[in-house]
Formats: sequence, structure tokens, C-alpha cells
Amino acid sequence: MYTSHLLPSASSATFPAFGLSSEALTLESLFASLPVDKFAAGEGVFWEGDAASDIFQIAEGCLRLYRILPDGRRAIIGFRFAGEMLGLSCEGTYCYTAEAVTPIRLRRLSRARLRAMSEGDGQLQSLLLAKVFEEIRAAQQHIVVLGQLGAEERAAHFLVSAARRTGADRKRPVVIELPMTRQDIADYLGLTIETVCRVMSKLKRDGLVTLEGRHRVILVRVADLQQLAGELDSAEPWERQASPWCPPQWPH
Amino acid sequence: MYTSHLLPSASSATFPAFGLSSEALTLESLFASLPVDKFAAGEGVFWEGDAASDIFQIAEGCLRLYRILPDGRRAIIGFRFAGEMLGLSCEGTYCYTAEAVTPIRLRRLSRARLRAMSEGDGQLQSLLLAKVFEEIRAAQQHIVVLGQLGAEERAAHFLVSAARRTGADRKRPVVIELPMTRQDIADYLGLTIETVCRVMSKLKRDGLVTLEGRHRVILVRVADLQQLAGELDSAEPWERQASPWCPPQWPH
DNA sequence: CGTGAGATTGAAGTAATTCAAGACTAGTGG
DNA sequence: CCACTAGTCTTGAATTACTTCAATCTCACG
Repeated sequence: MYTSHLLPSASSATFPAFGLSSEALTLESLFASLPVDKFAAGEGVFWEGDAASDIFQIAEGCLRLYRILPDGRRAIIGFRFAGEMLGLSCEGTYCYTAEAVTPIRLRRLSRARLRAMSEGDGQLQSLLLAKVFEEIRAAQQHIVVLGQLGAEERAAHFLVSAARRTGADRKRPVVIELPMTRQDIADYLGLTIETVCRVMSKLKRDGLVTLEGRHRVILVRVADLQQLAGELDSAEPWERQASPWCPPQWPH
Repeated sequence: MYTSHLLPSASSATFPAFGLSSEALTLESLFASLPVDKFAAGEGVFWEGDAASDIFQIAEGCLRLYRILPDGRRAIIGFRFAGEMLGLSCEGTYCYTAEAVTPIRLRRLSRARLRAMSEGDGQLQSLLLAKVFEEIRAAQQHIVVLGQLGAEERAAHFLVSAARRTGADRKRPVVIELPMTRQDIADYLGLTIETVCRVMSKLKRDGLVTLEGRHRVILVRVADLQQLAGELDSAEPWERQASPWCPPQWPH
């Protein structure tokens, strides 16, 4: 029998932030009855190259997803917070390592079982597909950030994006918890730890944010931060005619 | 017309490079009977924000996919070559603009129709899903490139990756055609056009490549280029124990 | 053979990195 | 409880990589 009551705090408190309520309910029900795995901070959940046997949903805590380059550089692909899913877009083998930033609790669903469940269920398939599309969208967003934005803009985007993902942008003041280290943020934004520090200090100095300890940031002037971030998320599509861009013709 | 000599018989010549032969055959058959649309160089196929009504397969030519930032900067998300698909991972509205680099011919399949066709067809669904996963994988790869690699490394990765995608890496010498402009490459790699030029010149000076005109590059020392690129594609996963990385513990 | 867009190269400027020193903070042991 | 310690964070100074500005070159096409 399924649990008659939802988890005391986690589910009802955290889910509304991460999608349509119907979506959250349906995907949540997939995981709700599964046992919970715990990992300590710093522990790995899976490694790049492992057979991608399971997908996960985070009940509590924060993870970093990363790849290590041959020379030892670490590229953090992204972070995952409570309520979000993990490993859905990997086929065959995991294409990054997942590691707990904080102590975490998560539910594991075998890929084979998910496949079986979704076999005849068109609604479930589209829910999953929507998650995959969301992931692509986020990845493309990150590409734009890394390719085009400067250090301050990247940081601003990171903060605004974190606020939106955790639902913190819907209350005032906007308070976000950043459990990861500065080094994590640096490896995620393609900067050095020193640059991340400097930029955060500058945002503080300019009155855009307040820093409370190492892991709490209060977004004071959200609109300015969004503008700094290039309004990449909320921006209406660029005007088709107004584009200053004159595309080069072939041949050149 | 451009590339008439390159693609005498587009499908059979180019498909083996882009997936399993069974996959290519199946997906190709989806498009084979559809009429061909033509676009001149510089023409847009769809724009960011348009309703994502169709998906496309490129019969011939090359496209750039990009987004324009509020201040006019252009971020090229990627390129698509003959045989590749387009618009599959967009839901609701296209999340980038697609524009012909060269004159192109492509086949259009309505999303609604694809949906109907795949409704009961599990095999087709997994073929499509595989394409989507491939796209995510490529996006994550690009994130690593933009976040961690220097200018020369980025260029090397771009060249090696282009060689692999077009199948040019399976013949010697490795000759790749780059129909896009240097500005396109710059906007794709997150560099300026001058830096792209300088880096290409350096690769040439160092004997890694030969440049023939503006749009043909011969990869002379492929292994060295791959190493420069961080061996991001071919690299075996990093050793779990040998990792020099000591993950920070929580709390910090 | 002239023309113009694109490409290349050089020189100066700037943003981010590297190197280095010090400050903070959480956890430890007296 | 308090000092001690180790890891993290922050700031400054010097350096580097990339960009910007500017001039020249190349090539496809008329």
C-alpha cells in the first residue's frame, strides 16, 4: 500500500516551486512509494561512465553534476535541488558524476521499471519528455551564459536563476541559499574562485545583493540583477525586424 | 550551386556518419516522401519564439542556430549539417532562430503528424528519444568547452568535432568544409572574430592544420588536435580513484 | 581588372587569472 | 568555554589571455 500521507514537510512544501501542479503530482507519485537513499556531503551518487541504471528524484539536499577533464580541470554541468530529477537524460552510461553538496535524501527508480511504466502511458511519456526538453533548454541557456556574458553578468544570472528554481523569487525579500562552495560556483560559471568572490563583493558594494555568511544571498534589486543577467529567461523573443544583425550571405 | 559536388547522393553518402544504420534508415524513411523546401543563404527557416509546428531534416546545406541577446550580441547555439535534424527538442515555441548558412534543401514534418506516427510506435519513440539525448550530450559538451577551454583548445575542439560529424575523420587526409563565416565560428565559440583568426593561424603555424582558402581546413596532426581539445569526446571516463579532486565537505 | 565583404595581422587596452597574503568560520580538543 | 586549527573565503598586486581598435590583405564576383 502507498503511504497514506505525503512526507511531512518535503513534498508539499517544496514541489509547488518546480512545475505545474498536475505535473508535479504525477511524477511525484512515481517516486512516492520508493525507499529513500541517503548520502553524506561529498559522497558520489554515480560516476561518469557508470551504467545508467536508475533515475533519481531528490527529496532533500543539493547535488553537483560534473565532468573532470584529462588534465584535472573540473567542469560543473549543473546543480540539482530538492524536488528536481537526476539522470533522466542519460542513456547507456551516465555522462557526468553526481555528488552530494549537502547531506541528501533521494529516491531511486530503475530505468527498466520506468520504461515499463511509461510503455503504454502517453501522459507519463509526455511528462518525462517535458522534463528532458526543460533540461535541453537549461543547457542551451547555460551555453549562452558561458559564451556571451562577462563575469558579473554570469554571477547575476546564476543568482536570478537560483532564485527562480527554488521559488525564492516569489517572496520578498528574495533570500536564496547557496550550499555549494565558491569553487563549485566558479567551476559552474567558467571562472576562478577569486573572480567569483570579487564579483559577489562588487554586487554587494553596488547594492544589488546582501551577503549573509557564505551561503545565503539576499537579492535586493532583482530587476537590476535580471537586466545584468541579460534577461535571458524572461525576455520576450527578439524582434524579428528590429534585429541589428545582418546575416552574412553565401558565398563569402 | 554550392556543394553540388560534395553531395552527389545526399542520403546514402552522408547518413552513415550520423548514427546506427538502422536508426538512420528508419528516421530517413519518415522524411523521404516529404516535399523539399529550399532556402537561400542567409534566409531564416524559423525564428526564436515562433510556434514550433514542424521538425526538419536537412537534405543539403548548413544552418546556424542562434539567439540574440537584448543588447544585440549573438550566441550561436550550434550548426546543423546535411543529414541532421532540426527543431526536435523544441516544445511549444522554437527556442532559437535557424538560418541558412549555405543554400539549403530540407524536408519538413509537422509535429502533430510526428506525434500521431509515434503514438503507438515504441521503436520510433526510442529513435527520437535517442536523438534528443544526443542533443543534450552535445549541449553539455559545449558547456564544458565554453566553461573550461582556452581559445586554442576551443578551436581545436571545433575542428575535431566538425570532422567527426561530417565523417571526414574516417578518411586521410582529414579535410573539412566550414561553410560558416569566421564571425559565426566566433559567436559559437564565445570568442571574437580576431581571436578565431589568430588561433587558426597559430594552428597552421604549428603544423596542426593546413588552411585552404576560407572554408576548407585540413587536419594534419589529428591526434595533437584531439589532445588540445581535451579529448572531450573520445576520452575514457576519468579514473574514479585517481581523480586529483578532493570534493569539499558540507558544511564549509 | 576593379570592387567590397570578409579575413588577417599588429598594437593598445581590458577583463579575468594567477600568485600571494590575510580574514573568517566551523569543527576540535583542551 | 575558549583557543587552536584547517579549510574556505576575501582582497590586493602582478601577469596573461583575450578583446578592441585600426590597417592591410584576400578572394569571389561583376
